[in-house]
Amino acid sequence: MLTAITFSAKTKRMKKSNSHYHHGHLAESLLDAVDEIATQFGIEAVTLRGCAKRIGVSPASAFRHYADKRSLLTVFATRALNQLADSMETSMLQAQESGEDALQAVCMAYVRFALIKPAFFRAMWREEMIYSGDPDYLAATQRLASYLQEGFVKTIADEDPCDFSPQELLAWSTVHGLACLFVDGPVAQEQNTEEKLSLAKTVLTQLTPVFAQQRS
Amino acid sequence: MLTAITFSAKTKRMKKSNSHYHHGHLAESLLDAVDEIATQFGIEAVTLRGCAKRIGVSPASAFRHYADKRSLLTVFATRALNQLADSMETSMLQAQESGEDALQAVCMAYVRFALIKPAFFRAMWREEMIYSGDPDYLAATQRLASYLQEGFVKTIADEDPCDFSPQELLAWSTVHGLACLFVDGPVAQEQNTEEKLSLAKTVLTQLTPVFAQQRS
DNA sequence: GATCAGATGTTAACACTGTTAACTTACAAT
DNA sequence: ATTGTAAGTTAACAGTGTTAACATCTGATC
Repeated sequence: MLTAITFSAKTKRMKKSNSHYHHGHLAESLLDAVDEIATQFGIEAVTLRGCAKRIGVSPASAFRHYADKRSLLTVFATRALNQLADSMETSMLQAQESGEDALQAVCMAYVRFALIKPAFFRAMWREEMIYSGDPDYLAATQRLASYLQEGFVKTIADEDPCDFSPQELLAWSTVHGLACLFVDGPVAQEQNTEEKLSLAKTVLTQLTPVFAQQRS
Repeated sequence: MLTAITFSAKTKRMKKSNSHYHHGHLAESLLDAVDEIATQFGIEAVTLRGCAKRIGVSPASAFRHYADKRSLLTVFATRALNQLADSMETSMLQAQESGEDALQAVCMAYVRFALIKPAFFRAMWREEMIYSGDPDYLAATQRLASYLQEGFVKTIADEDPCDFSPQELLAWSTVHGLACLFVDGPVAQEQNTEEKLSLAKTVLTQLTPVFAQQRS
């Protein structure tokens, strides 16, 4: 009886002004759901039905906002890329204020993000799970690259932002390789985040002589 | 009628000495099927049922040889790792014979493998798709690392083969980052394999001054 | 303010996936 | 020859992405 009452009340509310039929922010909420599930259980555990259930919405509703699962993951990867770029920007500005090495700071921010949010970092580069030709995705990768290019002299061959000088590519490769090996590889597995970061710093410091002659 | 005849003949053959009931090399054949499907359609397209169908065997038969899909992919990743290690070894020996830079040769072999067999390279490091704690898998990664460690002075802290000196880690990171950015990233996408390889060589050459002081 | 189109959600179904249990066949050692 | 075991089959299970057909809400228009 009590359940019947609450149910009728619920039904009444449903049909009144406070109806929940339309969620309102489903596209964003789905991204948040991917966020949470990926953080807790990894990217491979992300499921459209699981995301929908978490939000309290039917499985098919996702397709009103995303063409398919891959599109959702593409937007998620783009979001993650921009989060990484944000923290790189912050680190860069902080370093510039305090007169530290900006390039080093940006590189460390890259590795730190991968260590703190491994599922996000993986999602960014999972070519077969996203539409890597998506304009927004590509723009986000370029933004990321632009922070790594800061501090390098711009050469003539460097005017296309898609293109990288050997020095820039060395920086990106090293930092990206470190992040990948820490996250998915067999390197320093028994060490904690702080130890990995100081190891990363040691590795990156070796590059300073290479970059010294090329800095602006 | 004709179909009936051929069918009965088939049935007869089945029941005679030439029975195909037992495949014989199913474990290996499944690996080959993963190989082919991954090469053609990518790792994400690899399916137990698809592999079984390609071999002409029932879907469930795979579970007599592998505990689950992840186990199969773990063995496949291990196999891929050893293929990469093989080609690194070959390149190293060739360089040593002709008096070239062995480390450079090993690094280039690493990148070349990733470019030629991207699906294999991806499978090696897909943490969430394999059992990365598997002993054989770990042994294969160590073998791989050992070729990158060749040519470096062994320090005291270096006696544990699991551990890497900063120089060794720099080499691995750079080469791994290059490979990943080429395969899954937005770097040099419009360029062909040869161009990418020469770009890789340019990047790696920058490291020689760093390593010069530390070589054996 | 009622009407009506379009955006947004639901339900029910589809084919496909990994996985298991129960059964069958072939081989190999006694 | 018998028989136990390894290696295959079939049939089912729950869970996945995706779609079509339907329902509901919102907001612009008369």
